[in-house]
Amino acid sequence: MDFLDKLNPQQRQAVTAGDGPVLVVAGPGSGKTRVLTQRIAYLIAYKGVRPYHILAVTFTNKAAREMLGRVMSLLGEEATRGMMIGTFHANCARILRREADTLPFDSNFVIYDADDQVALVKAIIRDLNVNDKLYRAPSVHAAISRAKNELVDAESFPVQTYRDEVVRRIYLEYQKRLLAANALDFDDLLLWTVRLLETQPEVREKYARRFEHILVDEFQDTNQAQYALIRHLASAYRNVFCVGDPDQSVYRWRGADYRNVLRFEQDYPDRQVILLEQNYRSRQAILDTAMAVIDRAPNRTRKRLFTERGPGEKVIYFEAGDDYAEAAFVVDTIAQLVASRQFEPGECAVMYRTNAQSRLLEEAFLQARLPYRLVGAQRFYGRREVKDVIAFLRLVHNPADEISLDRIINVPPRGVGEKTLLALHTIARQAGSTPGAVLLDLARGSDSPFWAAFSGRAALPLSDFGGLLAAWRQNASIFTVSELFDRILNDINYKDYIDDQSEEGIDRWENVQELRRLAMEYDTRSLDEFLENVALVSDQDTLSEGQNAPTLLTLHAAKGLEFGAVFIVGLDDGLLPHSRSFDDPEQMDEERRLFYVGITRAKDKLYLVRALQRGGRGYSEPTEPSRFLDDIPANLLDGRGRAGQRSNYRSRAETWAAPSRPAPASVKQARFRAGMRVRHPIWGEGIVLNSRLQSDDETVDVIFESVGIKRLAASLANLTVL
DNA sequence: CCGGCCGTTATTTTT
DNA sequence: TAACGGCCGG
Repeated sequence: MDFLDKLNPQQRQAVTAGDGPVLVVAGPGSGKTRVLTQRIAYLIAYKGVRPYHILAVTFTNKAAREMLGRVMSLLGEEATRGMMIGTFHANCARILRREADTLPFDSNFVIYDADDQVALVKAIIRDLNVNDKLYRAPSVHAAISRAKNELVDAESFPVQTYRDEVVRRIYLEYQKRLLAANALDFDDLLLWTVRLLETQPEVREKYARRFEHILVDEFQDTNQAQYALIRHLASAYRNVFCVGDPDQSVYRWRGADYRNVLRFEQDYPDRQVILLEQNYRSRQAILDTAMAVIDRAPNRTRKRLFTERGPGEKVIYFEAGDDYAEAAFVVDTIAQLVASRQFEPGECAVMYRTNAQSRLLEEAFLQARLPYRLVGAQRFYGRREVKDVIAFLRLVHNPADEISLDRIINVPPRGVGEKTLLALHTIARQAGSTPGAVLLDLARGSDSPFWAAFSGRAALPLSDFGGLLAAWRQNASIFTVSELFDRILNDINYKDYIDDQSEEGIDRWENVQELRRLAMEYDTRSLDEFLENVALVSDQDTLSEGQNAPTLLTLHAAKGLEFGAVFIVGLDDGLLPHSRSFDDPEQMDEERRLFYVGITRAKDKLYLVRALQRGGRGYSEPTEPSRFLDDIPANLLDGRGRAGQRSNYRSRAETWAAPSRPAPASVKQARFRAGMRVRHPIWGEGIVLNSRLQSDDETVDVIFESVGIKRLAASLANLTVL
C-alpha cells in the first residue's frame, strides 16, 4: 500500500496512530478528510480490522458518501462492506430500528422533520389552550430541542419560571404524542439511542464490542447527546478518533458544545493530540485574511496557518450601491472569471449568511441566462406539494402518523374540515385509538362502530378516504415505491389539484415528478428506506455533482467545501454578524467563526462584497459595513478602503436618485435582451449576456467570440441586432 | 365547508 | 415582502 507516502508527518502520525483515544485538531484545508479516509483504509488494510468493526460518523450525508467513496477508491468496494458510516442521526435510526422491540415504539417509526415538529407543538398549544401569542410554537420547540440535546427529558425539565412550567407541560404532551404517532424527531434519534445504551447494558455491550474503532468528523459540532453516544459506543475499546477544529464551530445554536473537546480531554487523559496546521488549499493572502479575522476571537489558542501555495492575489473588497448591484457584480465578475479562463464556472461559489439572500442572486443569474446550483434553501423538500405527497406515503406506511394525516386528510378538498377533523381526533382518543386506525375502520361504512359517532354526513368523506388508505396499504406490500406513488396520485387526481396550468402550477407538478424520480430509485428497496432518506437526507445534500455551474450556498452549508473563487456577500452589520447575535458575545464569536469558515473555503481568489443599501422588508435602507471588516488590515485588501468609497458599478448619485429596483420598462424600453446575437463594428459577433437600463442609457454585457465579455453603453457602442 | 380578502407580523444558521 | 391567521360571504 503506498497511500501513506503522500502524507506529511503530522497527517501520517494521525493516520497510523496506535490504539487508544486520539484528538486531531485540524485547521482548514489541512487534509482532514484525507486523514479520516486514510485512517479507515489503514485500519482495514494494515491492521486487519474488519470493516464491520468500524463506525464512522459525519454531520452530513454528503460527507458520509464522500468518505465512503474515497475509502472504496483506495481499497475497492468489497473491502469496505459492513462498515457503518453515516450521520449521527442515520446511524442512530439504524440502531433504533434494530432494537425497537425493547423500546416504546415500532421499528417502522417515522421521522418528523423540522416542520412536522413545529406543527406538532402548534397543535398541542392549541389543544392545551395555551396562549399562542405568548408561547410561539417555534420558540417552544426550540426550548424542547435544546433540552433534548442536553439529555434532559420532559420529566426532569427544570422549572424556574411559570414559562418553564408551561413549556414542560407542552414537552410532556409532545413526547406522548410522538409515541402515539409512532414518530421520532431528530433529537429523539439521539436521545433514545443514548437512553437505550444507558439502560440496557447488554445492548451497550453488543455495540461497544462491535465498534472496535470509532471515527468522528467535525467533532467541534457535537452536542451533549452525541458526545454521550460516542462515549457509550467506545466503552469497550476506547478507540475514538476525533477530528475537529474549534475555530470552525458554528452550530452552537443547535446544541453543539465545543466544551466536548475539554470533556474529551478529561474523559480520556491518555488521549493523543495531533495538530494539522499546514494548509493545502488557500493562497497565503487568503490565510492572512482569515487569521486577521479569527485572531480577534477570545479564548482560543492561536494557530499559524501557512501554505506553500504562494502569496496569491490580494483579497478583493467591493461595495455595491445596493443589493441588486451586489448580485449583478457577483454575476458579472463570475462571467468575467470564466470568460478569461481563470476559473471553470463550477469552481466559483457565492456564500451568504441567510437563505433569503439567495433570491436576488438567483434572479441575477437567471437574467444573465447563466446556470447556477443552489444548496438548500427549501428548494425542494420544503415545497408544499412535495411535503403533501410524502405525507401520503408516510400515512400509508404508518397510519398512526397524526401530523401527516392532519396535513392531507383534506387534500385535495374532500369535505373534511376543521370540525370533522376535530371530531375524528376526539372519537379516536375516546376509543383509545388513533385517528388513522379509526379512519381505516370507517372504510367498512356503516358496519363500523365509529360510523354512528359522527353527526350527519361527516362520516361519508372519512369513510371514502379510509377506503383509499386501506387499499393503498394493501398495495404497499406488493407495489414498488413508484407504483404506489402513481396509484395514490392517480386515485386522488393530484395533478389536477396542483397544476392549474399557471407557471406556478407547472412548476409544482415538476417538483412532484422530481420526487417520483427519487422514489423510483427505491424501487429495488423499500418504502421504509425511501421515507427514512427523505427525512434525513434533505436539502443540504441536494448539491448535484457534475453540473459545471457556480454554487450558491449559506456559510453554514459551505463548511467542509472548497472553491477556486469565493464571493462572500452581504458583509453588512446586522447580516454578518447577524443582528440576532448582537447581544450575546458567544453568539458574536460564532458569527466571527462563520466568517472565518467562509474565507477559508477559497483556494485562489476571494471577494468580500457588501451593499451600501439593502432592501430588508420592502424598503431599501442604508447599511453599515460589517464590524469584522475592521479587523482586516487595509494592506490585505484590494480595492476601496472602507468608508465612503463608491463602487464603479453605480455612481453615488445614481444610488440615491435612481430607484433601487430594476427600472420599469415603461421608463424606457430596453433594446437588448439576454441571448440576442449582436454585431459590434470592431469586435464582431457576440451574444448578449444581460442588459439593464441605467442612468438613461442601456448597459449591455456582451460576450464576443473575439475578446470575451465586454460591458457597453448601448448609445455609444453601435451594436446591431442580428 | 370553501375560498377570498384583509390585516398582522416576523424575519439565522440545519441534522 | 410574503406568509399566515382571522373573518366573512357564498
